[in-house]
Amino acid sequence: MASQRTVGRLSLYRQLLLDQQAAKKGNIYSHQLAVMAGVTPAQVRRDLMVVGYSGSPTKGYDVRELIRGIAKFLDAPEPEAVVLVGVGNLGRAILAYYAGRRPNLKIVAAFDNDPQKVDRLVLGCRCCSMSQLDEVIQQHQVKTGIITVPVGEAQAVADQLVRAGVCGVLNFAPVPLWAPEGVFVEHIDMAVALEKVAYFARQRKQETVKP
Amino acid sequence: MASQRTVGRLSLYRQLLLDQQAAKKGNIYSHQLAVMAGVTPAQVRRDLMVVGYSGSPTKGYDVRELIRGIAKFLDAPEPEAVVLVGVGNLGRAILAYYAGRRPNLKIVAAFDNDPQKVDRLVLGCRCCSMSQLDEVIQQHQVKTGIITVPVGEAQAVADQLVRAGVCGVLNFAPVPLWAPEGVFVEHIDMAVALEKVAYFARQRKQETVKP
DNA sequence: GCCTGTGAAGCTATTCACAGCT
DNA sequence: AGCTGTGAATAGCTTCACAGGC
Repeated sequence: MASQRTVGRLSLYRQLLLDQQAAKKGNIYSHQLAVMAGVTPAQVRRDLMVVGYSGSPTKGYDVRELIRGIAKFLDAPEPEAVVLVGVGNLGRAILAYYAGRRPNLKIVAAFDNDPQKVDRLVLGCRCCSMSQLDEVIQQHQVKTGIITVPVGEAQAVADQLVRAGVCGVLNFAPVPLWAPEGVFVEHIDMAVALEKVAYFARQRKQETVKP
Repeated sequence: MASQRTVGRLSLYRQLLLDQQAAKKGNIYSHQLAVMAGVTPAQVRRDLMVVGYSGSPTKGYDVRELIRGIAKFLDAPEPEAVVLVGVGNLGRAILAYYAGRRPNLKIVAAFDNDPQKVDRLVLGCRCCSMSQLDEVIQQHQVKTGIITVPVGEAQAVADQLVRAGVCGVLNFAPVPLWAPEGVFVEHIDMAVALEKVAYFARQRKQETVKP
């Protein structure tokens, strides 16, 4: 199985390749893709080893074929349904962000307890009450959930998702979640991210001041 | 200098410690902090080596002192100003998210080109026109910028930020940004994150089905 | 010549394991 | 007994460097 880093980069490569395809580029070299992705050419070639599609030394990679190869590796055979829980600012931002982006991964419903939101369409996505969560997950065989609820509710929501059958969670709440073995949790903590950037910005500034 | 991972975790530890402090906990052991953060105790102790505050074998770490130690390591001596560019859904989400969260890192202004938004208060943050960007950055000595503009504008915005003196960028646009040496760029790509989670969710599911 | 694919080397991050302390 | 701090070992990731191909 491929490493987490590799899978993330493959997803990025595909996006870049789709842009290139839209720009009518027919083939591409590892060093070109590397520049776009901000990595080394060796990294690109190493990552592509897992997808099992080989380029040619003369033409590099065929853009269309490489996209197809990555898709075969990354995507499920059938389109998958995803749910989002927590229709606050961040939830709405993510709905807007994903709307019609990846046909293979569709947010089929959003959940919130606010009666003002329930049973409305939010950015093209149906907003349901939390009580319908299990039903929707089972109906659509949902394996992946996005959590954008306030910090205090995040763990309970994660538990509910897992109980209903979800085995991948993308958590935006600023708290690490516990989940049983066999459930993959990705935590994106924006507060942490900002502090990290601020810290390294400061280091760089001092570095550049030195000489 | 500490590694990127370590800095990220220190930020997380601090948040968890602040929660513990609010719960009146006076001291804490590495294994307790480890459970909360979802890492190993050895990892916690190794990370804490860089902050230069030592716990005691009997009492573990003094919560208040450890928070102080991490702050001394992570934070600038004076509060720092941050700017956000792109007041769309995601920009608003982030403004809401950070509002009054970390007094040491304050988003002093948000920027957008939409005349509808300019000169208004968005979630307690002043929204300015892009033409004022340089002025605000110089006035507040801003070193860190958050980019939440659409993909097509992200690179131009990054260039403008860097030219004005920013040396740390937190990029939420779904495209890797180029920046000169000495500028730290953190890229959070939510589309990639979701595809990654979906991929590993699928693997886990298959794993658990096997035996 | 300049590309790909890949074994081997190098580097970074994490974990082990234990001395030292109370 | 059970903790911390840390050298040493391990695991994981990235880059080097080169054979093989056109």
